[in-house]
Amino acid sequence: MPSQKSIPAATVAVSPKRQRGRDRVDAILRAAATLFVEQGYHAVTMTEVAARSSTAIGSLYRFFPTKEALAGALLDGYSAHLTEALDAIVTRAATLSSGEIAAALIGLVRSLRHERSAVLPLVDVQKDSVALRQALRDGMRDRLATIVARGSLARSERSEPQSIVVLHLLKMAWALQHADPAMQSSLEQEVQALLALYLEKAGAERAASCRSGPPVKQVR
Amino acid sequence: MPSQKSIPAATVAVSPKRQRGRDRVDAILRAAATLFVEQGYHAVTMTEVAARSSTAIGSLYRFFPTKEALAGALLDGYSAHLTEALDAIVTRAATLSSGEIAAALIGLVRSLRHERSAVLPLVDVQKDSVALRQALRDGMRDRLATIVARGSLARSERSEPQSIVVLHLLKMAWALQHADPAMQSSLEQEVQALLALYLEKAGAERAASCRSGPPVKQVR
Amino acid sequence: MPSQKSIPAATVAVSPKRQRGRDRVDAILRAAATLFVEQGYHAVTMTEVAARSSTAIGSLYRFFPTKEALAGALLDGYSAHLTEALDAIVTRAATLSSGEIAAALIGLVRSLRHERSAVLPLVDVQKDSVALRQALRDGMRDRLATIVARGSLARSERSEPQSIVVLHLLKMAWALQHADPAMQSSLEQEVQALLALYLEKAGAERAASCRSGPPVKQVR
Amino acid sequence: MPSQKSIPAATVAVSPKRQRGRDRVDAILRAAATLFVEQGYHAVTMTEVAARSSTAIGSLYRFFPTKEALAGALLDGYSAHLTEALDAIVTRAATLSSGEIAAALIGLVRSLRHERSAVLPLVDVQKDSVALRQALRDGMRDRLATIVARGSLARSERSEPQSIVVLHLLKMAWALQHADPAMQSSLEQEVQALLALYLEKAGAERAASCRSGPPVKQVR
DNA sequence: AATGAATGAGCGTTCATTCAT
DNA sequence: TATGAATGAACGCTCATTCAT
Repeated sequence: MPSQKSIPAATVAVSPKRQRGRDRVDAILRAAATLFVEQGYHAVTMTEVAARSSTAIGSLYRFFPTKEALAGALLDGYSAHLTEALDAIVTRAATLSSGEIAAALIGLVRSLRHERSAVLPLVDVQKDSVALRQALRDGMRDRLATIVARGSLARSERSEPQSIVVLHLLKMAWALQHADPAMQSSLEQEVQALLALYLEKAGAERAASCRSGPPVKQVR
Repeated sequence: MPSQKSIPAATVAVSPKRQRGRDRVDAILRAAATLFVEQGYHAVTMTEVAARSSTAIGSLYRFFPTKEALAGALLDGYSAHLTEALDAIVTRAATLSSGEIAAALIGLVRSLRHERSAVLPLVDVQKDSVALRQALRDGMRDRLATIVARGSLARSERSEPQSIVVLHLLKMAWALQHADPAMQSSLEQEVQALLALYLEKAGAERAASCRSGPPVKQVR
Repeated sequence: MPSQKSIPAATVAVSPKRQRGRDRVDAILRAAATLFVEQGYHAVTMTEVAARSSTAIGSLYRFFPTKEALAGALLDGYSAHLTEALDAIVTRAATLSSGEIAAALIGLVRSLRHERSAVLPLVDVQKDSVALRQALRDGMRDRLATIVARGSLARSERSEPQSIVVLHLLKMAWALQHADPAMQSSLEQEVQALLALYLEKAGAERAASCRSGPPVKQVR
Repeated sequence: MPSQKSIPAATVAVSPKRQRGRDRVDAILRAAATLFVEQGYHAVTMTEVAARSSTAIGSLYRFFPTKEALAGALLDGYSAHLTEALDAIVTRAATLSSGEIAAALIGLVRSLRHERSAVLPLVDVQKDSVALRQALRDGMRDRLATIVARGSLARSERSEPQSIVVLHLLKMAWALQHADPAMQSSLEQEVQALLALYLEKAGAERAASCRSGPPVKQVR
């Protein structure tokens, strides 16, 4: 499993120790997510977030010292979800066929689609958005590389380009949310098939190159 | 696809009548593009744009009566470039091989890459961003359909899904700007090859279906 | 006749909940009234009002979400004063002689003279100034009609024109503030005498018409 | 005839010597009057006035160096009309009955009603609005005093209060434009009758006091 | 700790006025 | 002289953030 390096987009001013505080933070994050989706980051005011989550503005600022921090927390949440889901696939990668992996990845795309489109624009408002974006991408690519390698941490020289291709195929799948709803699911299936095909091919290449290289756990 | 800014908002928006004015407008647009890329639409102030282009704020507002209009003008420029470049390919489509078309399209992607990433986010701040996005997409898809059909305006029932696939392949190529610069050009070539392959297949299908009337599902 | 400011415009307009807030609102209204008299509505800036009342501009906008709302609050205050004073006369109307009523009305004119001249021009800047002006006029005319009828709510068909005449006599009295101060009080007395005379005559007509049913044109 | 002291509210920057210039100035004043009535002084922009009168903004400023000067010119025009009309009555005053004078004055009110309501608010935007208002009032009162005195320039000690009363009666007549249109003309007649009555009484008083004073031309 | 009144820098925009052509 | 492009001070208003209660 890849290094669990966290990507803190923001620090919560006070981590609530009691249950009440945790509920409050959740309510705030839910309200913020809804509002950001509905109106966009800049159109939403902190006062609005406070009102929607039935929180006093002062309390809101106790938990999230700036508006940017609030956006950052949302990003952290998304990043955690994505990482967790990806890691779940990573741990099972050795036991899955290419088709099953493709299905799992496309399923993940589908399940995080809404959260992603809601939260990803918030990257742009972060202090060091470029680095954050990089970190997000790297985190995904690392895990995808392991998945492509069927759970082996050993990287061949083909790992990186392969994981990039997979990443782009997933992006394509993500982009399908903008497609004509009538065609969406069939297009999704087509992408999934393409992904399965690619993983199969990558697996075959890997098997060939490993016969004379380092030993690799090879599940079929 | 709108090519001229529509209705003046509050103050009359004039189009420059003398050379001086035209230079000024150019300077403003250049400054705005730079700043929008650097900081994002909302973080940029009109005062900043005016200063960067050595324009009095009042003069800025003479040409662009709102901040949104300024963004709109940038979008119009991009839209015009894209349309023009695409049309150039359209007119030559009948005489080009699949590989040449793929090369032309990928070249277009490369040439408009920076402008696109600078300008496309501005869609979201436009009054009717949804319709505008739609219009932009439709404009591209229409032209891609003609290109896929090798310049023939006649559309088969396969035209639409095919043009969508091509569109997504181009989006993939566009997305490569975020890739590791070291690999970028090789990745680009790979996408180009994929595109060529797809166009070839689409062309073959088209030829077959034209010979025997209704299109036949023709796999492999 | 509106007595509470209606709908908050953009920012929420709060009514002050603590004593401090109430003091602040008073200070703002006093400052605004002074400035509006001195310079006229349009020449006064919100920043000026804030400075004169030692209020931060943001706090000013907390209580009065637009400049128009500030003017409206002043108008509401005047309207409330006027209504209250008029109603006080209405309740005593049955027990007063024509001369006493005239004295009361002229006294009212004198006491509200300054407030009126300060505040009445603000009608013109209100959203629906026509309707507001109408409402103000109607409110006065209604009460004057009752006063003319000596407290009886029953209106004869002469009530309306009579109350209009009384209204205009009061306007005349109001206009005396522009007269040479040396003559002002004697002119005031003359108007008061005229008013008393008119009320007496109206009362007589009324008495006559009530005795014999339908009103009779009764010229002496 | 009273002293012809002019009340210059504004100075025209350049008095146009040629016919063309005079036409231009007229067009500007007409446009300004229309716009000021339609939207109020502050809502009208100089650019708008220029456009409506088909004048270049630069030329507009050649004739009227400030916006205030433009308003002042309109006021001067009204003041001239009023003075002229009043003087016409003054010259005929000796030959008219009280009823005829009343009719003439009420007619004047009616004829200048619209111009007056359009132009009078512009007093408030003048640099020294208080003095201007005073001057306007004095000009009228002077002439009314002469009219009340039936054309004699000799003033009795009653002239001033009498002319003030007449002035206020005219103001009342002016105010009738806001009255219910259905009643307007009958109310107007009533005011006219009242005015005639008052003039008659004033004439009688005057005649009595003059029997032992300076000789006065006494008509009717 | 919790509250929400208070703060003020800074925004997009306007328009009377100037001045180069 | 006539034109209209250029100017910039100043406006009404917002809202992230602070701090007294």
